[in-house]
Amino acid sequence: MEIRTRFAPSPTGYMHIGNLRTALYEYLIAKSQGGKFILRIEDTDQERYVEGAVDIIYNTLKITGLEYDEGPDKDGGCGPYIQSERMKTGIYMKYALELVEKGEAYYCFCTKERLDSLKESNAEGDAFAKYDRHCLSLSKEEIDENLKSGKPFVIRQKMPQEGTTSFTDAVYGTITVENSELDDQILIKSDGMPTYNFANVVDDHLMNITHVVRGSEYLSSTPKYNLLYNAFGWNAPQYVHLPPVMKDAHHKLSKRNGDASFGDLIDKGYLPEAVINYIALLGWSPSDNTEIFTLDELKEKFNISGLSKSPAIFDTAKLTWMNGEYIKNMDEEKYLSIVTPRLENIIKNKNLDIKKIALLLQKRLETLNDIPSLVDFFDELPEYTTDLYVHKKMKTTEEIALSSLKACVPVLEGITDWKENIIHDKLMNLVTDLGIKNGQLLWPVRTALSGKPTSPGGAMELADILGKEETLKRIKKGIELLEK
RNA sequence: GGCUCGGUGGUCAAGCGGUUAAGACACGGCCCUUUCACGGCUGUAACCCGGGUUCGAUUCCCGGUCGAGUCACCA
Repeated sequence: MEIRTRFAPSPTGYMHIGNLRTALYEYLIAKSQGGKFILRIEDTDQERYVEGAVDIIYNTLKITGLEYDEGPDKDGGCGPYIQSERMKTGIYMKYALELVEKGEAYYCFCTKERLDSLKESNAEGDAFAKYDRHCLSLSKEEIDENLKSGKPFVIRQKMPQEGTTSFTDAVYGTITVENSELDDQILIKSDGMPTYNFANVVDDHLMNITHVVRGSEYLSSTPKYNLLYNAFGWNAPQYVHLPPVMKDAHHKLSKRNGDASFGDLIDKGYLPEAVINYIALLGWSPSDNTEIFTLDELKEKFNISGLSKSPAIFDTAKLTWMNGEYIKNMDEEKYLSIVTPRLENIIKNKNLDIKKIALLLQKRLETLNDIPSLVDFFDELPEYTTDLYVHKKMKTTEEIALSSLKACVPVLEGITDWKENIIHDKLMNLVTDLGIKNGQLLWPVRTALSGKPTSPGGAMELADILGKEETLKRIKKGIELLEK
């Protein structure tokens, strides 16, 4: 049988990290078995509708490479793939009425006020607030009359009162609950829209979904789903519940608390492929213990048995490390295509060789947003104090720095062919002539050229990029500062 | 509170009755070196608690504890 999974997000306006991870696993479960991955937009809650939210979903799936086989713009014959569109076909009401017919569901005309007072009277006791089945005993005539008079209604699922219901989850194993714990949940809301729980079951069945993958917060409502499948006489899918992605030991990662969404991470300079790689590892691990892999490699490695039951805390430090790995290992062409435009935006001096600067940065970047602070000195030498010239390990003092800088001025002025290897040879010769250590010359030069305690690249590399004129200007500036 | 599910270093995470309890991130040290970074080496640090079962429990069972989820006309 063909494996079919679906990603069923609600358009809320951003892509939550936990949801993205769910989508990833759904994609992998299907694709590791040659199956199909389907996108279905769940927008039955009209109050939460956000303009443009659907585009964020499309865009995220696109740039992460989670390509779906069927969805709003790719019909596989099970569409429409947007629930509000599906609604118009009347399927949810049709199936709900089928259940009413079978005696597995019933009309309920109770008012909001009555339900509220029911809850209040139950609030402090041990008994939890279950619907009291007031409308279950309504006669056929009473129901017809209510319907005819246009009284608002909902349709409720009739739960068994005795026995237990169990299901086996691929991650959590077999879970059993007492049927008496189950509330007669609403299937069709008074606005005629199906509830999430109901639409989900109907759609998953109609779309032949074989594996339902979702957060563990649905674990406790899954028995109700199974009862629904039974009521219809349908086969329930394989359930795969996922532990939550946490921000810390006590709180789930959530955009509402200001935690980063996928879009935020991209804005912070993380690469989509690094984010995917990292979140794949939050709650799953491969049997071979590797950590860095492409989406294609993930498809090969992925196995449900590697999923974990316990929550995982999102660790930005590790994501940052991983992002750095991706940048370091990127091939030059791709790297330059990403970094060059950013550098061109930052660096104003158009005489500088952007490509050389970019390449200098590759081993030092962890996120793309590290770029500005790393290259700011190229355009303009920052203000600095001469204590920067003192470096214990380089055995360099301000006095040594001064004499070294003075000594290299004529050497550099004498270079006609300003190339890194030539600069290198000349300076190294000077080191030999002066009988000092490499660092005693090179550290002061690097400092004079950057005006910063650290810089991407050393003396020769910076001199090469800055050019002869600017290099000498900055060295003379250094001499001037040191002479004060 | 009821029900459900979890608990291996600070974090992610191997482990499936016998191991010196992997590995990665972070952190410390050392080396390389013209700074930082990169790279290499290395160090600190863990099985929630109590009972069983067993020749032997991190692994199995029971209880406790801590934590999370759920108990909506939200998904």
